[in-house]
Amino acid sequence: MIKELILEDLSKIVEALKLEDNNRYSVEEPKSNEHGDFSTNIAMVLAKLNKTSPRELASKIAEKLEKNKHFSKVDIAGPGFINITISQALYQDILLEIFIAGDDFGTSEHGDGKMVLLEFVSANPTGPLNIVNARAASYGDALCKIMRKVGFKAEREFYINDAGNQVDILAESVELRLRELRGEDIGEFPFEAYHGDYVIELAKEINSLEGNRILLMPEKDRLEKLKEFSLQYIHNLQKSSLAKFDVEFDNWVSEKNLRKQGMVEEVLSYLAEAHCTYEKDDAIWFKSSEYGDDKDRVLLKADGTPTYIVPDIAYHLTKYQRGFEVMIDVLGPDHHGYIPRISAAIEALKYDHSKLQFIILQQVNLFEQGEKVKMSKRLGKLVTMDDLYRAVGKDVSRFFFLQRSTNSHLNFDLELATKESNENPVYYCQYAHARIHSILKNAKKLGWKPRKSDLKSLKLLIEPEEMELIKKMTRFPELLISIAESRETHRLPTYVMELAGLFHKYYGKHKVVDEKNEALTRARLHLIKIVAKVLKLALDLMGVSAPEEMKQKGKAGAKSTTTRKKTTTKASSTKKTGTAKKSTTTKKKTTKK
RNA sequence: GCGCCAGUAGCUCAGCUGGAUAGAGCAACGCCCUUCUAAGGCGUGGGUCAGGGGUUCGAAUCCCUUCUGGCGUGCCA
Repeated sequence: MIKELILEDLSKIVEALKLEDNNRYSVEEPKSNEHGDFSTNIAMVLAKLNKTSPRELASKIAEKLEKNKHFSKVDIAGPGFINITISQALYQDILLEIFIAGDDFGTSEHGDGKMVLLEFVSANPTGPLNIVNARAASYGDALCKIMRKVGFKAEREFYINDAGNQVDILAESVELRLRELRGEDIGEFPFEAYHGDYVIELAKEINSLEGNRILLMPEKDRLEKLKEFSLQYIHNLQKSSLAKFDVEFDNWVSEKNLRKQGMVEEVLSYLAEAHCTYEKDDAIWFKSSEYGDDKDRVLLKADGTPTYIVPDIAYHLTKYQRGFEVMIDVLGPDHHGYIPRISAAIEALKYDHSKLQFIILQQVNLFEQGEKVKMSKRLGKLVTMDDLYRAVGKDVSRFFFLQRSTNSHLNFDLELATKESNENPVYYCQYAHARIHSILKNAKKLGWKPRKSDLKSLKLLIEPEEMELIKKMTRFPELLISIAESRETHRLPTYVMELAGLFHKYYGKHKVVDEKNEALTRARLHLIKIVAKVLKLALDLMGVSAPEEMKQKGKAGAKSTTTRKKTTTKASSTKKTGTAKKSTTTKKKTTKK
């Protein structure tokens, strides 16, 4: 909001000074406070074009900028940066605006009601959701919330691959377990079958409900029945895992239904009409290499059944047919070979493939006792979303997943996450929120009630730490827009950490409630209340709760014992460890040199 | 072989469209609870931004190249 103001000023100045313009200058927030609140490189960018030196041009521009009453200081520094310090009055005004906006702070019309479809998780219905699915769920849900906040009409969708080969194998696996359960000798459990314990649980469930009724059916009916039952069971399982993470989907799309509706045949004939199929080795191929894929792909196998690509193409066509203008597929790392195939088909069918975007979430490496855990769904060796939930809970998991950028691998040490849950940055953020509410509660006890006239007292906020807080909050709306556009949700946790940090710092330095100075107290209470609001808005978007009070240390984590060092130990013991450690560190230093 | 992603502090990772002395959390060390929750604050130490070229006023960021790691490259999904 302030940036625009400065840019506006600059363009007026460029005009007034009759400068040649290439529109390549920008306004940024310098890292260091010594360089003001905002800085612009305009003089450096335009100097050459206007045949002058950067510093000379800077002084001309600065002179004009100084006339703006919102700027309290305009400096020239370094090679020609112009550093601008914003007046306290402007910050105070903005704080008031944020207060008035309330829950709508950060809400915008940026997306212009554009219809967006976010497809994520879409796990095979053959087992429980794993840790990568958990990452996808956290990411997709947060992105959806953020996009909605900035004016997109976004929907969350889960595509269920409930047809095809792997579902047959699931049914067969269940049947074997069921027979085993009923005392039959099934020999060695086949390698290709699903080995996870959930298959046994599933068989138990069937056994208790149906006994051996299903096993007595003719083979075709039997497998159909087992399939149906298993799919429903696992669907519910997955849904409940997602529910624990507070992730809900707007649409569940079934592959089986698409097939029933004849979409497979439709896609095949569309592609044939577009002259991009041919027959080879008894199979039907798609000339995907003509549309940017590495090689051609089989659509219909020699045995006459379609490969997975066909229903997938059909599914993506429905996205277009349903009128979405932006379609985002969130995929796992093992699926990036999938992108050119689907894009090729979309292009071949003359749809605008630029509307379809792919986000690849990189893998999650699990570490247990310092060793990487190999995950394999077939062998049932995988850490599930539920395991993660039990170990660290929803808030920590979601925060943790969102913190990383999508294309960076994520090393997740389960033990560490469990053991050190008290040390997790999520508590740092939540604590800031809880602390504020604690102060507010305390103030209430002292008889403070918000009054309309308080808003005038905001002028009393003049401390640098107060300005820092306001400044950080002003960035929130533009941040959300930028996240929605870049799909980089990891910038939100970073922001929350920063805002929480600024608050903690403020808390340490200034006392909010001062009974001797009522006006200032009222102003500060307002300030922190607004900070709490922004923290909560941001945490809500991430799906992380913003508690009003923190549970006592040691009770917060999954395990009751806290690893935090005992801060209460006084003099003697700390001194001892202190000196002991000191000697080791000095040793280290000397050996280093 | 080809394609995608990554390589930044001891560890896990940020670093927005190239910007001024490279940051956070954790770990280490030293201070700070007679003051609103110490799950906090202040301070110290810790870096050849994988290596090498290039582009320019200016590069962790852009281009080329080498090395290392992960993944993909099925008539599996």
